[in-house]
Amino acid sequence: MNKDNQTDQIILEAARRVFQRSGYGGARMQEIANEAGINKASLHYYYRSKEKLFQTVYRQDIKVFLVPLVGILRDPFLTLEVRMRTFVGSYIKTLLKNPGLPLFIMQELSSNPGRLISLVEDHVPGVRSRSADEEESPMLAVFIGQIRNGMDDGSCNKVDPEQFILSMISMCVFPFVGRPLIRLLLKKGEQEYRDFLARREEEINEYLHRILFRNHQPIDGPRY
Amino acid sequence: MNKDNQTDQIILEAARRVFQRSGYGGARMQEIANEAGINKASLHYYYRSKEKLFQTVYRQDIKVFLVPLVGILRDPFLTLEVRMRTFVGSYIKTLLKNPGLPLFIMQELSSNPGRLISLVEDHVPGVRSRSADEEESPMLAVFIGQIRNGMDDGSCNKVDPEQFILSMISMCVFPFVGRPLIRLLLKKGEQEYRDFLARREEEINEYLHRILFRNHQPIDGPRY
DNA sequence: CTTTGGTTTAACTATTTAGTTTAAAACAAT
DNA sequence: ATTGTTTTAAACTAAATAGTTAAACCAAAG
Repeated sequence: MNKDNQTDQIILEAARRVFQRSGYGGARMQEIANEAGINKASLHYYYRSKEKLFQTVYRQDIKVFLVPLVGILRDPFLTLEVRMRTFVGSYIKTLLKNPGLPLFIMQELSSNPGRLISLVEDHVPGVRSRSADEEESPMLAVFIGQIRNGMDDGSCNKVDPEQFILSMISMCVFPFVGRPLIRLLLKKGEQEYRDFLARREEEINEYLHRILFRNHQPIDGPRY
Repeated sequence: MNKDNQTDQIILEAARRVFQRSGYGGARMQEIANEAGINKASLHYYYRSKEKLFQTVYRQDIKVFLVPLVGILRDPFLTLEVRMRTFVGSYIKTLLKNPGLPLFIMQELSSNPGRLISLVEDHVPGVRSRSADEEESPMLAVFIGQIRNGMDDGSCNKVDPEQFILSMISMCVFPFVGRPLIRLLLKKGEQEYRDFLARREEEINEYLHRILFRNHQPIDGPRY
């Protein structure tokens, strides 16, 4: 009986676009229906309510956004250098495919923390726990440990590990969050800005090396 | 006749909080009235419509957010090193006072670029112009020129100036945009995170020096 | 071809929300 | 006190929007 139906997927993608553009409060069910090319009643047929539809979308988006991030940050088998490279590379690529993701996630998390924190926790086990035997962010324990070791054995410059990690994340994510403003500032067209972001991966890696590694020799080459 | 009235200011601040929390679409006039401790009718007495109230708030916020940024970026009298220091210092301080600002601005800019680009341009003259005699972002021409000079005379390492400037902005702004998520990741309380951000200024300065200046010696000192 | 069950649609209802009206209270100046 | 103006509050209206219903549609099974 089941029509080989992608309708629910079409709806989900349409809803994602609209929610990302306008947020939960600003999104209209009618607009989502139009975007999906269906009737508004069908929307309620597939997803009981706006809230339900939103949660489905948001859950997926959190997963896409957070799972790779957290996975790489606390993978116990990566060296410090590879961890950084992998993080930057995988993150820029994820975000190039989903440019609207981070702003959307931050938006909703900020307007309704209570309702959504639990969703975050589903995908990032251990965010809440702060048990006595773990002195600090267990999420980042390995990463921070590697940086501390590097500072002790002289291979790393002095940094506050948390500030360093936050800087790494900032350099990757902010260009997407601040896209419209930065595009205005740099006077770049849509495609031009995409290229700019694609080139950004290696530039960030170079910066992070200059910050962290004592023996790193800044690359040379043709001036930009 | 005029009661020495702060009511319109109280309304404006209440509206700012609600708009920053929920965005234009998600904000409710009733909620703003409650937040200001007045009746909804008084809201319309002071500000004719939601749109009008929003524009007043948004205009001010863009000013607070952009004017110092742009001012420092293109001040013709600052040296490269002072420009960077001043930018980071003044920006972190501005944002500590208005933590919700950047997310709010990005949000609305993304959901309604057309309506707002013109507001941005009011405060940032020259954003639109791309005349033939200006080869690139005139907004950043001086800053970029200084970096190029530094690379030519050997005092600066090789960077893409635009990527470098974007990194500087990212490190300053993202910790505020991503606040809820980063707080979760670092497991910091509200006050703890504020302190963390206050310490961030000098850490960013150090990072930027390591990236850009050829002869910079990484500071030493007690491990974090 | 007709029954059956999921799917789609147009029209409808209920609720929320921006904005208005009106009248009373508060206030300032005389 | 008196008067005229500004401000406030409650109740109201109009519009927008989430959600429902019931009938039509359609594809597969009998």
